[in-house]
Amino acid sequence: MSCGELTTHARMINPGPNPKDAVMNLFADIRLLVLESLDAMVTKGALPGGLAMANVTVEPPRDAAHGDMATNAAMVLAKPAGMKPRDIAAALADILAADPRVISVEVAGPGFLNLRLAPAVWQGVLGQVLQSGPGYGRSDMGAGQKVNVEFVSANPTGPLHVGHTRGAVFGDALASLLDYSGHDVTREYYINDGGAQVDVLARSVYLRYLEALGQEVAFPDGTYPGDYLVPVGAALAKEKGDAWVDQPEDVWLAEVRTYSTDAMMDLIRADLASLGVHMDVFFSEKSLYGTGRIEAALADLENKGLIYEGVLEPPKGKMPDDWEPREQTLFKSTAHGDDVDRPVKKSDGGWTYFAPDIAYHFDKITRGFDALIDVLGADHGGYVKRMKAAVSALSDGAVPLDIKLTQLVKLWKDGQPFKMSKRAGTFVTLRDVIDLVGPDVTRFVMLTRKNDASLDFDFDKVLEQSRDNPVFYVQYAHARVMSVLRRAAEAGIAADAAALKGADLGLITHESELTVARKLAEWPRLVEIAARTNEPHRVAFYLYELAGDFHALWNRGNDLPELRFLQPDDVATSQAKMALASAVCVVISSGLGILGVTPVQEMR
RNA sequence: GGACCGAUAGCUCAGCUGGAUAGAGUACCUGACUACGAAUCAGGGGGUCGGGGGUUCGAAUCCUCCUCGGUCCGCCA
Repeated sequence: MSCGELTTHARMINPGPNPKDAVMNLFADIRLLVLESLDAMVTKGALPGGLAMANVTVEPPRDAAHGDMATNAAMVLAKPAGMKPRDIAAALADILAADPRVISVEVAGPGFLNLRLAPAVWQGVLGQVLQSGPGYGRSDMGAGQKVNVEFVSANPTGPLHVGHTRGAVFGDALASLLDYSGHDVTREYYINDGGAQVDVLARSVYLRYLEALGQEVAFPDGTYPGDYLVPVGAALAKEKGDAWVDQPEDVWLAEVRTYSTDAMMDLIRADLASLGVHMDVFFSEKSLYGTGRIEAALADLENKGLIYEGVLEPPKGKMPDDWEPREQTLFKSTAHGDDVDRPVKKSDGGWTYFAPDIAYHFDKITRGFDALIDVLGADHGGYVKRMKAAVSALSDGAVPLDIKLTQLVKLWKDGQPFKMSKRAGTFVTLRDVIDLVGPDVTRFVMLTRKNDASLDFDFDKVLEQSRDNPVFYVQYAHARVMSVLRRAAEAGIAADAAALKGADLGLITHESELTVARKLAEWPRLVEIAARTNEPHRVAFYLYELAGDFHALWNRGNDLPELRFLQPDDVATSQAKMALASAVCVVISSGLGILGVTPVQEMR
């Protein structure tokens, strides 16, 4: 029986988070204890009533030597209570010390309270992990809030490249994280099939069509010369024969455009699938035109007095060559935090790109989402304020929009930078990356960096098997657990889910073992922080730390045989230790699940 | 000219939305193999958190002004 089987089994019994028994966050429990103790002080008159407790935190101290948990309660309350922090701390310490979970309380520094918890608490954490399986760390924090995560949304003009890959991985992991923390998540892709770039695509495909019929063609500037359009042109030639040869654009453009964008979306869907990304909704920009939906969204803004005819100030400094003052239809985005108002109509009367985007977000709002998240490339940075302004205006401030920008990915191979250029048709594609290193490595590596910092992706380094490579290091820890469980089976020691749930966890007492349990106790809290900040990279870093604690314990078994997971002639102790290993395995599996990475059974 | 994002150990990066003596990895020294393998672990040295000012019990974190990189800037999406 493996951890993988264990979790699969548990998932069958318990298909989702169950808020009733989903407490499981030890830090939240202890914070509750602190708050209750403060109440008791108020009752006794040792503290004035009516104090705001929102800033009282219980956290793991930065330095483990300070204890297991630290609270800032005394310092936060000192000023409003008109008391000295250390006095509050001392009184609070007395009350906390009476709790059976607490074995020592110390006042430290300016008024921190450092708590040490009984081994039984940490043993209890292990029991919770095994009981809850993949449910351990899931929370109802999101309270079923409907969240829309829009990501990738690449123009349907070619295969996805590396920049899109980062957005795809980030968006997908963020969506999983939000799901894991109790949100009702929709993954969505906005297809930009309504603008001029799909006409360019259609003309490019038309050239490939002529080429397939034997003509010599050249690709002028402003067309897409990439090879990926060759089969599209060929398919078109097969279907239509020479019907469109020497015909003007108005004969074939619309049909080729539809045909081509469909073909590109098939390509993009396949690219995403190779990364393990699956969208719930593909939303077509084109569906907004000629249907009154753009007009409806702008009418909503107009009713709020936010649409007017006016002339924008010329940009200061760098002046466009052909600048001339021009009266335009403008959205008063400055009323919602933007720097300048934004045009929604071009001088020829057509919509600017911003108009359908407003309508699209209006549509999301009317679909009833409680929160919106857009994942965009760094080149859309200038777009954030106006979109937030639009959503704020359309929803009367009721629906928050968070825009996460993913910064550039710099590719390295053999010590040389890889360049990409979409125009030249020589960009490095998502498929190139997957073929070289596989989806698991791609995903994990792209999540080991904050989204708003640029990322170096070194093809050689990400495949390296060393501690320097977090993908390997975390997978290795998982594989080691698998190995122990396999060996237990060979030795005839029961290590199935039922046996481990019944193990006597009181046998887990060594400091190295408890360190691992402490790290496991942090998981639910970590998930909440990561979900609150929309930062899935925190999960990747946590897993790396957990793996580190586990490897440390493992290797101490070299010096101290009593720390080895399998104890000959002592089934009970072996099972307790394997319960610990399995708990590590469960959390690694859950964490990797959020990142979209498959845990390995053994290293090759 | 303006907007947004970065800047933390020689190098690559974390840092819990304001907490204690700022942490990992790598590299460099010193040690350790009966399990998934030394592909790992234990220990050591290594810092003006880009710079200046401010806010307060307390700042890498918040506000402000600079410096250097990146992205972008009305009829392209």
